[in-house]
Amino acid sequence: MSGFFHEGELVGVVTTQPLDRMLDYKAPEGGCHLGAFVEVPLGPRKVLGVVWGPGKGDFDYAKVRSVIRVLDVPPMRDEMKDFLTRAGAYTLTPLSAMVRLATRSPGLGDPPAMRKVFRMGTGEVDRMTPAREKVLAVLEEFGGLSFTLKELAEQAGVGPSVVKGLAAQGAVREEDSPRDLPFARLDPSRPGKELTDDQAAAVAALDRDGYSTTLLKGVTGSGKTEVYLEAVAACLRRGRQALVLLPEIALTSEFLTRVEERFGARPAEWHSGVTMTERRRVWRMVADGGAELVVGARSALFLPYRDLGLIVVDEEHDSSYKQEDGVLYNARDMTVLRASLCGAQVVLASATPSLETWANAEAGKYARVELTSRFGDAVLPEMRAIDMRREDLPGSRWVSPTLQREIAKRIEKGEQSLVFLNRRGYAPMTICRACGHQIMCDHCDARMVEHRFLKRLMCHQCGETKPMPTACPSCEAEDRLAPIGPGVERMGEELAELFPDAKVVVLSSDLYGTSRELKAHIEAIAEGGADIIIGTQLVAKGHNFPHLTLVGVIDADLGLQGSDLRAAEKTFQLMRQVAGRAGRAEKRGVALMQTFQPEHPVITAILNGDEEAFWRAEAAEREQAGMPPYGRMAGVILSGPEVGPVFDLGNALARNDGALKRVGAQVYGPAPAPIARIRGRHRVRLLVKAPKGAALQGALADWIKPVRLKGDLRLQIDIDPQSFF
DNA sequence: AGCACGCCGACT
DNA sequence: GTCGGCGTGCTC
Repeated sequence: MSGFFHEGELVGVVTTQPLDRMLDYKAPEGGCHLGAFVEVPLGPRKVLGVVWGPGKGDFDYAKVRSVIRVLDVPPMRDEMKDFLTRAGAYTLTPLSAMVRLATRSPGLGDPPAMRKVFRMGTGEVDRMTPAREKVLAVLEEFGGLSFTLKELAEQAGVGPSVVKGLAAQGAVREEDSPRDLPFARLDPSRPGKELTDDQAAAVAALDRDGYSTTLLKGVTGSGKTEVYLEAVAACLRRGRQALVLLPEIALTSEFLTRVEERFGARPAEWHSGVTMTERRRVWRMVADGGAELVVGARSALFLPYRDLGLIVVDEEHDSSYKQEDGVLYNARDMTVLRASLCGAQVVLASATPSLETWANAEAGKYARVELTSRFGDAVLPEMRAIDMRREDLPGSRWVSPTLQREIAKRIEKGEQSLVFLNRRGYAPMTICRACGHQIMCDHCDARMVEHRFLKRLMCHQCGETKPMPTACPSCEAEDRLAPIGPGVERMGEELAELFPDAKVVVLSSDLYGTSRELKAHIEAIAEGGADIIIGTQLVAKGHNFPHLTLVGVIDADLGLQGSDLRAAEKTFQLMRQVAGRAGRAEKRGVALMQTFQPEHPVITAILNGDEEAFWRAEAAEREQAGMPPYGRMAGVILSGPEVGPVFDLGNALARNDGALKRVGAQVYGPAPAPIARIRGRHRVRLLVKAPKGAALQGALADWIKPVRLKGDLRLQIDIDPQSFF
């Protein structure tokens, strides 16, 4: 296939508009390359598209219009087109939506932006002033460097008009320079941290080029980051680009610092918190090689890498890798796909891998590298259950006497305790004691959660808040609303009462405006700014607390109940991570789990540290049930403003399941979705279960093809859903 | 996604 | 009679 189209030749363009087919256009003046990013006319509008191949020629030639212009960015590479095509086919997402994912860069259509910079000029100054001298001194000091107006004025401690005055006389030269500058080179030859034998062995095992997937398994504190940074170093030495995916923006700044320590410069950063201009720079620099390493969220997988040689998925089990709105894809699986297409190595790092990854490693599909010893002298914490059936505790209290005694001991020794409860706010529900009314969100089928700190009720589904009422909205009884159940804020209250002289802090994402603020606060706390820390799952993710020697889990049973097959896995991962917070420095930690079912297999597996047994048991159970990864599943979410039509459509789909039967797949439902109403839309869910080898996507496509969505009904397919019920 | 076209209800 | 509701269909 030719890679270039001359002016007037027909090209097939995939636009970012939701049209599920290519449109023919004539190549513009000067022609265009296959893969070129182009602007094309579509009706009265101009839209962005990618030249996907030769035109089909099946459209009335007289009506074919011309490509308006080719954008000034490198064309999309074949491997990227391949990736988008296959990822779209896998997730049943139209190609246009995939192309939109790959063109999510501000100002893609703009010409390369220039900015004015200032450097030393040759002109004479008519009248020297102290301010002018300062500016010239700065330029003198930094030799040939050039500055933006703001930089130069700030550096010299003068106003911008001084610089402009000098420029007018030619004493300072003003010139245009590209705004999107390459990132500073990373130096892989700088010495890394000293590695333990274990880590060195892992680094050696990871030293390979080309496509492969490796599970890098190691408990918290075992030094996974050091190990995969060496894999990054090896990749950079080969002259290829590397990508590190992190599950949470809050973790990036700590990671960036570590990259800087290791390679002497900061990498490119890509996530929702990055400014428009910086995103633009990152996108373009990734495309032309001016960015060697990208650190970011799952969408960084869709950047236009020139030669991607390594993708690290840190905390690969984390559920935030599964996008749950818009295009539904699992970044971990898409990583493996992308890597296999561009010959890159994949490192899936986790202390508690997902069952899918564990099973793939067991089956030999993925290599497995294990880090066993913890870095430094710290050892894994001792883990014990507190049998809540034997604890004497009033109904509205949650810290058992046993846990209280342990916390008291820590305070005496000047050590920190962490109390973990995965529930934000003050109390998960608010009930009227007069009539029993529960306060619900007006737009979702979810309870409003009291946030005493904000003095409001909040829906954790849609984020809607309203002031805390004094009277029951149903029976209007005054002052009869009562908080039911614990949230972290309420735990803070209880612990402050129990330990009036201790410094108690609550760590919850909604208590902080920005991630920067949160991070600064966590650091202060970790350095000893608190005796008792109360936290949600936020604390389970990567933060270091050197003085922490006790972790108390308030409700280890939370998440065990319910019919979600994945609940056990999630509980296991979360508890394991939380326990990993204790004793990361030289002091041995203790983790105590309050539970009403200490004999539950998940709890015993966590306590015994026998994780392989846990995974084997989970795997056996899933295999028995034909559930992923031993069978295939897809969810179908139907939604609309009225329940009736949504259910009608669900029933119609369930009845007409011929296409699914043909591949041995079965439909369950329709049933109200886990959250039956979100933002005023009613949601109904169907589940499709198929044997492992079934051609599920094709069958699903045939199944939904006849559906005509009327009114405001929407249908979304979710391949490999996170929750099964 | 937009935007036009088109076919039915309540107004100047 | 017309203004405008949004259902349906098209965009190379």
